[in-house]
Amino acid sequence: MPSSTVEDYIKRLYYEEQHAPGVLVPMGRLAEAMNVVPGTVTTMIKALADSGLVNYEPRAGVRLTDGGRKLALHVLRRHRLVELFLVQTLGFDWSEVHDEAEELEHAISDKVLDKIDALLGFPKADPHGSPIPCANGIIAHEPVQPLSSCIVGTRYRIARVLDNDAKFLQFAERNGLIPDAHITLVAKDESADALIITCHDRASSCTLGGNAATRIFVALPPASH
Amino acid sequence: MPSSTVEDYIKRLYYEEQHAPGVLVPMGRLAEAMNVVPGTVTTMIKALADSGLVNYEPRAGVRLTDGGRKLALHVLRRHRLVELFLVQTLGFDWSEVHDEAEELEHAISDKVLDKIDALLGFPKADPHGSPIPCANGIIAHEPVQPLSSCIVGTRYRIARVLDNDAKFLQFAERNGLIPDAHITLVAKDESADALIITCHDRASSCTLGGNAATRIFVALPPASH
DNA sequence: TCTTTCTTTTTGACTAGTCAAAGTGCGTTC
DNA sequence: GAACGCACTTTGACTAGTCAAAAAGAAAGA
Repeated sequence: MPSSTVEDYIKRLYYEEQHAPGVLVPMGRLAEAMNVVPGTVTTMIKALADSGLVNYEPRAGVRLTDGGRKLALHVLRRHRLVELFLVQTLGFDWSEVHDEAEELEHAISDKVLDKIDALLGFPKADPHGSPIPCANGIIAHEPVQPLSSCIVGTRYRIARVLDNDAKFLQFAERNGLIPDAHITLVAKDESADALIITCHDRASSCTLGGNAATRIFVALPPASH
Repeated sequence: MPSSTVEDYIKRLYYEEQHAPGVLVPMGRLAEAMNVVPGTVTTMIKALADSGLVNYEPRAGVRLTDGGRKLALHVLRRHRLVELFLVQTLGFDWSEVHDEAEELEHAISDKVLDKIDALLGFPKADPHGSPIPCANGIIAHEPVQPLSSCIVGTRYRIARVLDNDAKFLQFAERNGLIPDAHITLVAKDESADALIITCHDRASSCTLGGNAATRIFVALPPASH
């Protein structure tokens, strides 16, 4: 059974690969993400390569193997089911659950996970809109784009809000920026690095910095035919 | 924050102290209980003594300090709340939850613990009848005796069934030997090391070996005035 | 091509936890 | 009171994970 350290590396690697598909993940990138010095990553990656979870190309970078990707999705499944469980069953706020899930995802057995899955009605997404991988490792990939790359005037549906910043999640919730909310990008001020968006459910608008806008992912709403 | 290894040693030490009050716990006893060699225990106990969790008397044994006892009760609180949660909320069988809780007790934050406590209605005991310590470290000590030391003919209430043997718990449940069940010790055959008991709720009786009888703790039923 | 710079790897060391095996203390027995 | 036996402690070694700092590649500039 992989240690929680191994699971964390693999999970991070999956994340990095998602955000830069097709290229090897450089060691420095991973070191920064994992908050360790580069030498530690080199050592660790060599061990992961030995256990068949990654392909390691010295001085070039690292890539998950199929086995590594499968493990990553399993960890992600635990993380996201736990997050939803904390919100739905235990009444946590969606801004609090990421850190809690970060611990619990390593301690939960498949048996407990299945029970939670059933209790929640086999959900498809976590509280932030991130898809929950199936037990067999299949994950839905909805075509989404960051709010920062959206077109002024178009109506969108919020698909996901990244979960790693509690303060931002609290702001988002206050302003109705939650998954499945419908919004329109009203204005985009490149020089001020600001976006103004309207939230249709509450007929209010709010202003977002460019950085915050990269944390919200939107999709086109279903065609109203 | 104490590691889960430290928590396991402290928890075990608490358990040993409960089963032999007033005397120092010998290192060999602890080594056997923790499934490590004696040398490992010596090393570990010295470290625990340095962090003020135990009093260590070389070649005599070890005893929890007040701080150690507080930690033990905190771990026990997590363990027992998790067990009850697994049974009550997730629908586990009471025979399965001990091993699951053994992992989860180290990963659960106080925040999650409080939510679980509230969800379950601030319960007083886990599914096996063991008292759940309060957050402030107070634990109810009901006067109980092992079934093995009971008097033939007297009516008792089952207070606790020890939780560490799944097979035995399944047997106990099948025979109605669960907390708050009322039973009478019908016969005691010392030479055969067997006890025959009647379970009042189901008007059936069953036979128990002497060893099994030490796993069931009973109290006198409330006076029927 | 040579040199500088940046990233990556290597090396040596450290903590937590563990074991195997040798060494030590202490009570019992003769 | 010397010797035995047992419990306990010490020592050296090992794994996992980490850091600091030195060494090595690779790429880019002069």
